[in-house]
Amino acid sequence: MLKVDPTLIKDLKAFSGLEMAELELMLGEAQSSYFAKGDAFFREGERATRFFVLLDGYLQVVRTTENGEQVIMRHFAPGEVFGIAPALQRETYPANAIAVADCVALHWPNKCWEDFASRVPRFLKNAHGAVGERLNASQDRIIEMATEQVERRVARAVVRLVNQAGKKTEHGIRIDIPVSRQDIAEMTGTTLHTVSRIFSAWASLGLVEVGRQKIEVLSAHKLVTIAEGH
Amino acid sequence: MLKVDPTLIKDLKAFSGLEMAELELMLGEAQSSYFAKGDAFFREGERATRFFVLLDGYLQVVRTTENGEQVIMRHFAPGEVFGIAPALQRETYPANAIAVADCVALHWPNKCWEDFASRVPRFLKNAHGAVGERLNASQDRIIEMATEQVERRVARAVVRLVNQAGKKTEHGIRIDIPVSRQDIAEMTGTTLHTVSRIFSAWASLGLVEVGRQKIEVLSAHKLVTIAEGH
DNA sequence: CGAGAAATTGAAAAGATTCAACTCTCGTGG
DNA sequence: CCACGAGAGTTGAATCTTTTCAATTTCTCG
Repeated sequence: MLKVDPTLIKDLKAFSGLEMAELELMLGEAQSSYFAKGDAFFREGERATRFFVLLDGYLQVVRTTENGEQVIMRHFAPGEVFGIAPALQRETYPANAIAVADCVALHWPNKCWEDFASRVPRFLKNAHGAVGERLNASQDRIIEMATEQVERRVARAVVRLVNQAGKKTEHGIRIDIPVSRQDIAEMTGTTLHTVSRIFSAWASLGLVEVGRQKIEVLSAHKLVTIAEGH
Repeated sequence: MLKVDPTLIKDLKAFSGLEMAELELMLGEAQSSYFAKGDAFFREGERATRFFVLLDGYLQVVRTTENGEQVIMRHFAPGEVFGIAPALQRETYPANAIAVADCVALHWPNKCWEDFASRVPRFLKNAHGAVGERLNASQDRIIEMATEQVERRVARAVVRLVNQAGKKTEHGIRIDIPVSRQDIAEMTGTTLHTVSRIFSAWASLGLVEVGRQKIEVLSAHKLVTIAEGH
């Protein structure tokens, strides 16, 4: 349980447009927790009791099929709300939320949701906006899976990772979280073998530099060309 | 513009749990319109000005890719809200909504949304619940596309159609809207040829009876077996 | 009855997966 | 400090699924 100052969080997406007084009200009810890499914020099917805002770190939302395959649904960066079952009238969490880097998150018991509905309406609006974006992103991904072949899907996944977790380096942009071939496969609906082959091909074109759980993009432009197919 | 009686709509999903007075209030602000088969309720990217509840008929939500391919995102049956951009802080409609049978829908200008927030809160809750279900359905479909092969995806699509538009017949269940091989292909991310081959195979197993834009399921049980893989 | 849309089907080709063997990297513990 | 073992990655070959191309056929509506 850490102390959090309103000025530190006022620019986060989840809190955008909130008054200082509203932030303080929300912080007054909040708990903040540390989650080590690999920890679960919550698990699929678990009774939803709280909702979260990620302050620092990085997390994955993952669903598992009956036969044990994993599908990475999306990633969250600092500033995003997640686990907002009450916004959707849900009783349970729909997926596993796993820290892929050490994380700090604020969270509130669900009863605060109704509270904030009247006292911090802007927060709810932001959250509903986030839901809309996610629904849209899901649909984009369905279209992608339905119409694009694997190399392009992989390129898009890498572009998204670069946008969400890219750090400039000497020669390009490095993805600042450990991502394995298997992870990319679970993000794109393919196998780690196919991802490995694609990466090898890209590397020999000088497009990326890859290593153990490491991806560095040397030519973002060419990668986008593959992703978007111009 | 048709007159609509509150008792006719009180059992629809979108209005579940509403008081008679609330229904009357909503109907007072509503307009009802007829949409012929093939008409668009709204189009992708269009400025969102109103939200809808389908009273009768059947509609498809379709998105088109840059290179002209269509993907059928979902179908709506009577009783469902759609085009609820204000619930998601959206300015535009995210997709095309096309009547696949003659339809009647209620609709309201967006400004009513804020109104209903305070005066018919239950309606908003229902709508948010619907959004949650749709987000979930989208994610299920992503998983399906990522992990299942075509035959199973087609089987699932047919099962969904049966659930949403199935009519009992002498020997089985007929899908009560015209659905072409191409339509199934756009629902499952494959080609009409592959769908045709799958249907032919199923037909020769006595599982379905298919024809021009016609699907009749003779053994729902076996179809579910293919869909779920038990 | 004719025209056009919808559907079927074979054959070839492409794309991706599966299987299997092997290599590399990194952290740990002797 | 080095060796070793496990996890991560690579790559060839065979195989499988699905698509693509092309030629026909069937159906339905006007």
